[in-house]
Amino acid sequence: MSNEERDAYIPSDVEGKWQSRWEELGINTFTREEIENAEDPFYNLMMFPYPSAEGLHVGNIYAFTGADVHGRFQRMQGRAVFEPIGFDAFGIHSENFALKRGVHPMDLIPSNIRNFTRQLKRTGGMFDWNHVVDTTHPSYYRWTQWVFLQLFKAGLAERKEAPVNWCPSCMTVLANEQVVGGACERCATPVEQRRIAQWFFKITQFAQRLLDNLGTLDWSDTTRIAQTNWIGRSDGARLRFPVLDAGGADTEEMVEVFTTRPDTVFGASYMVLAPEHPLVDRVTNDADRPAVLAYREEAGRKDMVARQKIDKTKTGVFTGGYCRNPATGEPIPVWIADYVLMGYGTGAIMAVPGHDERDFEFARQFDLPIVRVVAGPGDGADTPLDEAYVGDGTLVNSGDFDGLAWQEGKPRITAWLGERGMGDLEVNFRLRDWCISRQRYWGPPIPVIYCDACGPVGVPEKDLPVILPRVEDFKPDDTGVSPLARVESWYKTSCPECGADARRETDVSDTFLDSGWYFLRYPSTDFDDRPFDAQVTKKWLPVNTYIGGNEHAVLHLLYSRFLTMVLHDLGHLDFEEPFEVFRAHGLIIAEGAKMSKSKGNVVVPDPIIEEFGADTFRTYLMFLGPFRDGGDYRPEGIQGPFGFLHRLWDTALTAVDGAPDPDVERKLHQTIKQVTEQLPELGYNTAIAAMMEYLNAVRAGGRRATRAEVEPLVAMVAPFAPHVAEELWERLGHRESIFVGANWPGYDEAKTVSDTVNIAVQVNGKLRATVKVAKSTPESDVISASRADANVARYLEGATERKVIFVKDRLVNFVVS
RNA sequence: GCCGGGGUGGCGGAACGGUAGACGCGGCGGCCUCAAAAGCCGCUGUCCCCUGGGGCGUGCGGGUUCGAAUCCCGCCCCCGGCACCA
Repeated sequence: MSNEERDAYIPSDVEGKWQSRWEELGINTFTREEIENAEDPFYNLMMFPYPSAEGLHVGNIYAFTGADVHGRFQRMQGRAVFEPIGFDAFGIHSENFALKRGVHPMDLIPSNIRNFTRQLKRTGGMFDWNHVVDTTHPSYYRWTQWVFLQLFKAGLAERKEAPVNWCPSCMTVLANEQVVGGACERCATPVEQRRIAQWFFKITQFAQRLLDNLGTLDWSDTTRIAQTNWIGRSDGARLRFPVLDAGGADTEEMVEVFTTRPDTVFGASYMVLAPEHPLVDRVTNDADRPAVLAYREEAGRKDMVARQKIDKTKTGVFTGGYCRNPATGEPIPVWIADYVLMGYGTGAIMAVPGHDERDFEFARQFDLPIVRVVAGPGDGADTPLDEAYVGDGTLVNSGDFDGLAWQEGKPRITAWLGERGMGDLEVNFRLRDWCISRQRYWGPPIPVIYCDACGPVGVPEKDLPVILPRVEDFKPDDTGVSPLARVESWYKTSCPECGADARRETDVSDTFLDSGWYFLRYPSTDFDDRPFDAQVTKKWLPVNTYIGGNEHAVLHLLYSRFLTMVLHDLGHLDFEEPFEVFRAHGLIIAEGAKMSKSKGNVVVPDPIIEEFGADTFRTYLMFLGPFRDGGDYRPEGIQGPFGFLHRLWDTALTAVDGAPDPDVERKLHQTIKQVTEQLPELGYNTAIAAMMEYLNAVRAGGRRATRAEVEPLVAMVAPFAPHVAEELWERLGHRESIFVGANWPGYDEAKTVSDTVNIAVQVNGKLRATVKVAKSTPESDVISASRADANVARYLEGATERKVIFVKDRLVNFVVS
């Protein structure tokens, strides 16, 4: 074998060598002692994957690499970086796959996890394989059940019969979030409504805190805004409208409405109740009852797709009943219509067609009176409305309140009604309680036992985990109960309190509960007698940096925050926000669309790693666009980073001793500065570009690099291309791994500055020349040097100079006419 | 409809209000090699005279400024999310 052959860069050799070396050295992994005693701990978290049968895809690797670069960068600055990985393996996705393929999930998941593990190791992430979490393992879901019990004991888990979204194809209840446009997000079947007794977590009690804390978090703005919108605070009032009897006299009964525009109450010309509203029966006139009942039944039958169609014409029926408008004193008719939702506010509205688009449309449809109570600029009190007016203006036709800006009228009118007990300011949230019940098989059984005498009783913590039994027939049916309800031997038990015959809860919990606390478990996987150790948790949490996709901006992140807040309040944690810093990365796009099986544009990573190596692949992924924005995956693009690593290899191995070239050295310090500043901001693409530019400068004119020039570059490349950096680091004479100790290069600010600068010379803002002068050359000298340029002189000749703009070390602009 | 994020060469993308197009892909021409891989050198927004220049150029239309991809106003288009939330 010749020298040349031996020195060729063969990625697979280098990567195989260092992956085994890292494993031998245990440099990625912590022992329990290291976890307990680490100095300068840094918890670097990324969103754990669902281990699909298809294996790791490019999107996963993109996300993990971006987070891994961050972790390796922190580590090279001397911090003890804990970078765990795990598998979010429960849930409908794997269950449906298992059903389709006829494999039991208990067999499927372990083999998927093995495959993922193999792939993850191949990509060169510095995962702590000593602290892996698998949500389907009893040693994990034991504690998921424990979390449930904490909420249960605290009264924050509640069983109630509630209308739920039912997917007739998946035969399961769906969370609101799993309903997309009224259809099941998995199978696109229109969702129906069913009433089933479910377990809910009372997240709505925390709505305001979840909202308030957002202001204290260092999170991507997009994510914070998404959560704010999801929580959906709206400030308004609860107003009461007395129900009138057949003779038109007030009864004791009130229809309560929530409105954000109490100032428009004088314009409320009718009311609408949701079809399911409990007062519908009371209000309905006998003559109108058949029509009302028919409408209500039809609304109940309609699937969510049909009901949510916004562009459909509004439907509704008159109940024959009336309420009294508490502001005007006038009777107004009460209708029912399915554009009013039982799930928001009070399930009833006062309709102000003059100033609400939906009410306007409805009023037009059914010929109901439209009253103007807000006058915009140029409007009179009775200027007719041909559409709802929702802009600014002053109140009209509103009694004593005429002339007020509507914003002022809002508290004033509410207070006025409040004097008579007819109104109070109220805040409403869009956030719903979290339904965690799933009538499925593949999840952790909810640890509750039903006893005829004692009611629902939590499984005693000492009896956890409630093991999910292996059941061969786990296919859901349309009974609406979990397949576990068919396993009598499993669900028959005795009451932990009175010992009587009892029955287990047969529903399992939502996957979001598994992922809602996994970050608490990672550092404590060494402890099997507690969910998370107090000391270890104190040391490592909250998480320093969490990097993940914005598709989880709302649900996963909100549920994690909620559970952390609850565990804090219950005394289990001393912090209430789990993630100090959250950064959302973008999406990898291929052929103009998000990668998906249905589009057929999924890129399988293994062959690419096979051909180019993980280092090149990682560097390419980080280079193809700003990490926060994602980018286009184009197979040809990988040549750039591939060539870069090859050139780096050649340059490092042919480096000579000697003093660095001054120009190169300046460029080096500039590059270190730039890269060091950009990595914390996840500016990976520009950091890589800067390193490429530096390497080009080092090699310019075919010169050989000195060690001092190339060694810092090897270190800077290490977070992106860890294997090749290790190899070169070793070949440059280092005994220890580049990831042991603080090997991130420093820079000297003074050495980043050049002693000459190029000044742009403009005439009337157009570039006419550049002149090279010493740094900090005084204004007058720069200007005379600029005039001396022939091209500039050409433009100045015969023109009248109005003024000269001078920007030190940057530009001169002659303003002439 | 509402909320985010965008529109810059053939392509991915760079640009504290100050030399638009860094870096890379692709393309063209050349070198090295038995050959391939890897590597190296030069050119590469566009149009016009071509020594050196000049015109035009960052979705469209206005504005502010000595100077605008960047700031302001009004539009158009694309992507993602939410969607009858009162």
